Amino acid sequence: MKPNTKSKIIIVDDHQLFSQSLELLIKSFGDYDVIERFENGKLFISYLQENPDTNIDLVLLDVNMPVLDGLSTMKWVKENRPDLKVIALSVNDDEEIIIKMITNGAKGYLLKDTSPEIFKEAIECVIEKGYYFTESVSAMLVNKVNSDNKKISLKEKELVFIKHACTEMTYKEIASEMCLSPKTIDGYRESLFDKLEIKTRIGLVLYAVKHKIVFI
Amino acid sequence: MKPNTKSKIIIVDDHQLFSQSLELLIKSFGDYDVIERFENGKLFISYLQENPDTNIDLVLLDVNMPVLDGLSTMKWVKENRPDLKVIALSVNDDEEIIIKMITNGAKGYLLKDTSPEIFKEAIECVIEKGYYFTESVSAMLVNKVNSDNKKISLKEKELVFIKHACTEMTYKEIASEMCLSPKTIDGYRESLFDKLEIKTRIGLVLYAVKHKIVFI
DNA sequence: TAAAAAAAGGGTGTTTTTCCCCTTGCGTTG
DNA sequence: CAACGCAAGGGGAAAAACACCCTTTTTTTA
Repeated sequence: MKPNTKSKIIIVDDHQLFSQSLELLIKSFGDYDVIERFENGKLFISYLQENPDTNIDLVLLDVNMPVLDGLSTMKWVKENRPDLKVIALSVNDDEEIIIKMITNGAKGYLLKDTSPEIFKEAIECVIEKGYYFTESVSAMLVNKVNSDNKKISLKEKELVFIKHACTEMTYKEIASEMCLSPKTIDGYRESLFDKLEIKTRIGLVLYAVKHKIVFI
Repeated sequence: MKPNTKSKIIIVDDHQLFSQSLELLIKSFGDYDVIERFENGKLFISYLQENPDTNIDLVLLDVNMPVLDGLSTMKWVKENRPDLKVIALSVNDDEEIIIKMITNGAKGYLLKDTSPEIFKEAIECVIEKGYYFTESVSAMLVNKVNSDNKKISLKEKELVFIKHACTEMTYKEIASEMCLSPKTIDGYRESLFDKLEIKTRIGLVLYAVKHKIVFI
């Protein structure tokens, strides 16, 4: 790090209390400047597009945001600004999303209950070495890479069908809603029951809720 | 406020980054001191029990915490320290929980995406006037008080039945599981369909998930 | 471009769900 | 005491869900 230049950090988080407070905390470390704060991914991306040449040492990106969430933002960054170093911040330790953020280029993943000391260490580490992963996140990564190749991928039509199945409509009504023959719907149903290892529409609803295909 | 005494504030929040950062923000306002911070309700209550005579002007209480959550903590405070002024902090605006926090004595309810200006205003207001509610929260209160007297109360057996209905068991299997005749189960089903204004078992599952009768 | 795979649809039959109307027994309450 | 409510159980039938096996058409891909 050059002696007279503080590292430039950007915060993207919709919780203003957190975001503004965090800025104070970061500044209190002494070595860093928070040059911008944004309330969602969309505003952040707009800024990047309008200021492509600004030097940015680190981005702190919240995962759960309105308008454009952390994951979508991360995907954009991976496509358009892979040079940016991003640490994902989140309150939840949902494996799924952690894996996704990291495979989309996040250089670190911190929970918001991290202590300021670890936080400082993570910032330093990412800026200097390019990455920072806690043991638990590393373990998770190894675990996932080894076992989880059986990711069930559902097609768009199947997802639409599942959403409809999570209502009180009958299959016949769903068919008419989706402009398909009831027989086709029956085919979707059958293949999904098979794929998801379920036996009833109830099982389908439970699956959909658990995997956040529908929101209740 | 006495000229030489800053108001004493306690923060209860499991997110250390947030909590420590928030302390900096509050101190930056100038009029307040954060005298303690706790990671969950249990630690906070222990402190109150061991230091019953400490002067506390305001408590900032996170709703979502491990060990002992905001609501349980609020209930304890209502019982044991109703003199304390508490502002609830949360990321979500779930009506249910807002109402519950307020009916348990919270003097304010702020979302974490509140701006620091509003936040400061809320702190001042609660310390001086004893309460602070945003328009949306007030509207919610009025709305709830007026309409929501038709709270559907379910009996124990019905709850057990609903839980079983949220599996792939058939009604016949549920009946045998609950040691009841299938016809009795059919009675439960029918009366619930009636009470909950639903038409299918799918509707029952959705209701159960929405109202947290089952956890997925 | 031919083979393979997937999407859409069909036929038929079984099981489950849903609905309506009924009986019995037991406790509460007017 | 009679009336009422209600939990438990029941019959029977229509509708919906589920299962299995099949054909045709389109899309992929080797």
